Amino acid sequence: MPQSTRFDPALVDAAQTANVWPFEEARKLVERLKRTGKKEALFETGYGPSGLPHIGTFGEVSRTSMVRHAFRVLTGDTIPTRLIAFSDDMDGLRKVPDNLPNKELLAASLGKPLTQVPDPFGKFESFAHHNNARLREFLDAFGFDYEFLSATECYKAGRFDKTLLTVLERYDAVMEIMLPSLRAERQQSYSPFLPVHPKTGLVMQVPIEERKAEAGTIVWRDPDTGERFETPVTGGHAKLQWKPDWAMRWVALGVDYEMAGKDLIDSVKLSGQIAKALGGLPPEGFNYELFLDEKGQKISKSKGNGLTIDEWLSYGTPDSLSLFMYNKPREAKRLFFDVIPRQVDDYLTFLERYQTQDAKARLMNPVWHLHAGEPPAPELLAASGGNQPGTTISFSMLLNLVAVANSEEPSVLWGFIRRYAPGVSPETHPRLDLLVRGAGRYFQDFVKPQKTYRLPDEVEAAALQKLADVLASFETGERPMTAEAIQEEIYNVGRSVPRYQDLKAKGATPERPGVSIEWFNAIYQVLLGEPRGPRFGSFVALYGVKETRALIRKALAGQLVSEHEAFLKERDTGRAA
RNA sequence: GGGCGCGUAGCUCAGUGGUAGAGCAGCUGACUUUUAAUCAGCGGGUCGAUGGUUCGAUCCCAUCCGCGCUCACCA
Repeated sequence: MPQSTRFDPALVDAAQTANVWPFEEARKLVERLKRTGKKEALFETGYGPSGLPHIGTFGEVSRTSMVRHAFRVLTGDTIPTRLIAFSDDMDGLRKVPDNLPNKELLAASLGKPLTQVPDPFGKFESFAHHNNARLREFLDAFGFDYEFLSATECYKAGRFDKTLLTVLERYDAVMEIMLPSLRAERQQSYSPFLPVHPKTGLVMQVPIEERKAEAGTIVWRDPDTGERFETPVTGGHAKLQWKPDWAMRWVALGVDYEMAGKDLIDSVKLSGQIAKALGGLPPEGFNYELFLDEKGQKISKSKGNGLTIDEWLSYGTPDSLSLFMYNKPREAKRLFFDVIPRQVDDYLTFLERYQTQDAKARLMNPVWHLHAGEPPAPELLAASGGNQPGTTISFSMLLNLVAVANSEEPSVLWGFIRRYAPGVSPETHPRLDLLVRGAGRYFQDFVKPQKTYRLPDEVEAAALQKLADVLASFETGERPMTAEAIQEEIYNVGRSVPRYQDLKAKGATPERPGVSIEWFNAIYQVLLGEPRGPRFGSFVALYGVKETRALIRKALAGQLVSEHEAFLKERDTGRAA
């Protein structure tokens, strides 16, 4: 993400009326700064370090970054912007995540601030430090421009002290906002302050017995021992309950923009009211929709449904994932493997179209937002011999190619691509190489498992053997190996087998019968494990005569069936583990 | 119950205050032999319903119907 860009005045002008959501959001922010007179725009995204960064984290940061960039263009980059990635790492550990090692270690620290919980991986100062580091690695890997802030550090360094004292002063106002949102029994025990126990180090959820505004302390009682404590609300000796915490943070840091998921609508509202009660102005923002899994159910980390970022990136490009995040943030969208090919292809189409668009249209083009105003040039392929301008090779085309090649090997696929466009390579087209690899994995994971090989019966076996023998004549080089010639031989073999003779075919005569579709179906089912397949002559030409004969040999020996069974079995055990 | 979103071709979805679009599926044809792919062509929609604003509404507003998500314990 470029740090400074000189924006074309025409672009800035067009931005004022561009009606895509990042600009609409940014305009709210422009209005806000006009009102407050603030000289800087501060964006925040929040993060709970009891888990690892996930696809929702990516969505929030990338969307916020899009608004930020739109804001910079809108204001001609005259107002500095910052993005804070805030880790709520002083929160108490509530339960032991079950996907981690050293569970006993974690269990012994239940209730302690996450920065006081030992790192189950033994590498960092604490569990929170570990997860914070992972968060930063993650954000850095995508090149986001942000500043990391730790709640623990902010609390301890006194960065929140002034506002914490205001919360103490205006305790009643805060309670008045919070209480109606709570159930009767919770109302009895609720306190916006959570003191850290001076002896056990636990984050205490206890009623406050006394407040001393001048001293800046709260008085509370240990429910187990009955011992009374007086704790400063400042200096990291206490933290705030979630909603007041959020409000306090907005006020203390001066946050101007923060978006949140739809599930947090009520929380945003309450925190906003608290922020006002503290004399602040709640940030601008909007509520984005949550993602759904393949069945339309909400994605939850505990259920493990939906997709992880790594899963997406093993098939589609980072850009395609960004596009998914850009599209319709207010709609509940299915986030599943089968949406990837389309996102990839849409991205490629937008990228190609961008080249010929004017400023106004470019601002409405997603790729402009994904790449902070500087989308890369598309990677075009010019077909050999043609004088056509190059075209983008699409993911769906690559998937077809993979199926035809019957191989997920990138080198094999590149061989096919060179047939279309000589001279291209992973070096000249690195992003296409990503697509090639993704398509290969997609084949491996989604296409290949769907295959169902079957054994040939006697007639089929004889016909296939005959085909293999005929193909041998191509192997010796005595005949040119063209797709057409091979296709012709395939037909001839089929024609010689009574089962596959079709007298009703167009142009068929008793002397020269047509060939039934059953012949081809047998080939596909036995050799490729598919109900349908590519034009087989073309397939053999691409795949190789020698290789095809080997394929037939294996089919006749029953190896294709057994190998595929082994593949499925290994895959299933791999999954269970 | 509160909040939000969605409803456009068989399916998945674009889209705009001025005669409705794409991909896939379907159908027809071509590629001097039928499948895949490709190419060419075709058909197909009361734009959920009703009312309002407007010269004109699929689009804006209101109401309703249907579907879905979410919150109401914790973060």
